[in-house]
Amino acid sequence: MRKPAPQRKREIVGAVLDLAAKGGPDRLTMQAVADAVDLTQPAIFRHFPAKKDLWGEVARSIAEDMTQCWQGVLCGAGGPEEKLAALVSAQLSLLESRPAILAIVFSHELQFENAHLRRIFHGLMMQFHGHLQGLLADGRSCARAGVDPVDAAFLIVALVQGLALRWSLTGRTFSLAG
Amino acid sequence: MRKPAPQRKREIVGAVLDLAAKGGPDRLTMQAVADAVDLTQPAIFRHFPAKKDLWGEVARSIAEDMTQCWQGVLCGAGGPEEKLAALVSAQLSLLESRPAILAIVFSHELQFENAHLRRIFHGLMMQFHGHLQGLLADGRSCARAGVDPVDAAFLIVALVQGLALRWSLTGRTFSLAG
DNA sequence: TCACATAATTAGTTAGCACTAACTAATTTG
DNA sequence: CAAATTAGTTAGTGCTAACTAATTATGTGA
Repeated sequence: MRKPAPQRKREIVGAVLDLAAKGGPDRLTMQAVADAVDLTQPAIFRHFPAKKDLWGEVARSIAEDMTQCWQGVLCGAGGPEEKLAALVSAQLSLLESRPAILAIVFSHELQFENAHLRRIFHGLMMQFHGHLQGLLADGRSCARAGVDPVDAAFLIVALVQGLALRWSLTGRTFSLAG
Repeated sequence: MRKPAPQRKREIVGAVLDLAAKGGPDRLTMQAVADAVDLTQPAIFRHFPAKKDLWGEVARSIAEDMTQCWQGVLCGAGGPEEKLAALVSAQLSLLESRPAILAIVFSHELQFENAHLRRIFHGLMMQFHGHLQGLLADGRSCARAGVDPVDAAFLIVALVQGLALRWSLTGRTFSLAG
């Protein structure tokens, strides 16, 4: 069935997110993507001139979701301490609801192949760290304990990521956000 | 040059550890391994009937290194608190000195393809957790703070892994153990 | 020194991958 | 309704991967 290009592009990106979560981003073939959206393989190349462009669009879409998720918390009500807890919790929920994100972070594509992808995700991590740091600096507990907000933020990031890694390694058998 | 099989096998496993750290485990080809040990590609198949067998041997070798590293700390002198710090520090040093380990943990091969590999590494993680938990239970600080040693151990594992992930994502630009 | 075991080679096969060229069918627009 | 645009197809290229069959070289023990 023939569809307008922008809609098709969204469908394809969605299929990639789905497939990346299921079978991993590295063995993801253009054929598999095509099958998922019921097209022939060369049709994908009409919408994305090369595979890396497809990855680029996927990364863009994830970055959008993430920053939106964070903004939702930061713009909400509550003091720094509550926001901090809410931010961490929101991040875990997001990672749990979009398994493709972690699969991509751990992927060969990101870790060794696609520098652009790596830059985007590293940037997202630093943004998350920045939000944490800001909230920690606003709050009182940090100053009271004499802890550097930068260090504390890195600690929290490491905790979140370590937890996420464990979740991934155990085959997502427990609830991340719970 | 013709060499006895056991020695060749060790050489090949060593080459895989080296190449996996450099270029990632997933794009690792039998040809690259063969080049690294100065053999033709089919010669590798004399020593390992299939690629997965090669991965199996690599995992075995890593597991051996790790448990030996832990035993060194646990059998040494010092109270539970000192041993705990030493264990974490030793683990970080090991991960830093053998970058292949993390590369394999994050690999598609492990995460999606090779269940045997995943089981071995998950088992190692649980062993590490067990050691931490034991030391925490022996020590006094935990009981004093009313924290469950199991939970505390999971926290430490997550921290170590999160730190390692960050180290990996940033291209190993800072010192893990430092 | 000669036969045997085995480490290694040469020369393939098969399969799957990203990507392209040429063409066709559907949709929009003047 | 005709012309232009655009979404899609069929067929194919070139490459690279794991793995195999047949053969050759090399070290060793009787």
